Amino acid sequence: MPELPEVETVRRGLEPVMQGARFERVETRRHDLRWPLPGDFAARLEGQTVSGLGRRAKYLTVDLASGEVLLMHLGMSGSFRVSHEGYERRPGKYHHEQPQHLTHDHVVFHMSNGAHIAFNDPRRFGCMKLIPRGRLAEEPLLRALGPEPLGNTFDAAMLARACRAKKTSLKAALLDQRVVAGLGNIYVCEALYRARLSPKRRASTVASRAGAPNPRAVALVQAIRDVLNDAIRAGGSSLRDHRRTDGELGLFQHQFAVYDREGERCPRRRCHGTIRRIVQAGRSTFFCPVCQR
DNA sequence: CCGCGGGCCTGAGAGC
DNA sequence: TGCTCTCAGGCCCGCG
Repeated sequence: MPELPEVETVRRGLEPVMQGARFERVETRRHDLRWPLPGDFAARLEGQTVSGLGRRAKYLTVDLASGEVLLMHLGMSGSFRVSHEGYERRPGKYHHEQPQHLTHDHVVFHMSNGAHIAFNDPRRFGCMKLIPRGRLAEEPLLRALGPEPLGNTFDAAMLARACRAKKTSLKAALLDQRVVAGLGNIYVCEALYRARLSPKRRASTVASRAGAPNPRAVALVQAIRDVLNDAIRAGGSSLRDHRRTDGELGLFQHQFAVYDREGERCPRRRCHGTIRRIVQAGRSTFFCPVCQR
């Protein structure tokens, strides 16, 4: 499910209910997420106070007063739901739902301020991990991540450098979290569309030549930033699983120009192209073959 | 080192 | 209604 805008939406939803609160009780209803939760997972959290919430690429970080960090990833289908009325009486995803929506609530945080925060993840590709703050830099899951696309260090020169030696397509390069961290299939397609660049183009063609800045890299960086900011403003994209922490839908799917729009007219003014779907590196790519070159 | 394909899981939707 | 098949916002790992 979630790419950077969805994870950031979740972070913003969790922050007001977690920051300053204490984990009173932690329920681990299933231990077999992407990696098994450690046996002492709940015990290490209980009693801890949350000093802040952060995000690195598609990872959420919960800073604990103890100096440990709770690192969480939503995988493909993970979501968090906050309730104040008590966990068991929390409404289901759909009105007709009986308490089976509990089936995929694998971890529940009962906070000292009365908030109940349930992590739901049908496909169990998500993960949670506790790491001492001092060892965050060497954490294997974070270690190889490239720059934050909305951060100050990410610019055309950096993107150009990261793509220089790449033999793959531009699409595959942007999905590579070492090049830039936080994009997934939707936002790569949308950013390439906005930058008018073909997903099939070799990644190395956005690299600089003879030290001169490459206008393609400049456009791409701007397109990436714009699409991510627009998506965050809309609360992310809700296709299947993504919800805001209050259960409301994200709305950015209504602004897709190409993603999941195979066969439709290209929305760009005066472009008469038709959106195509191709498969690259095993994933669907949507693009306009006329205006994306 | 790099790039690719498989695999991890469940559920939704299409087609028969 | 029900079965089978394909596909899905991600990412680790092993192979060549």
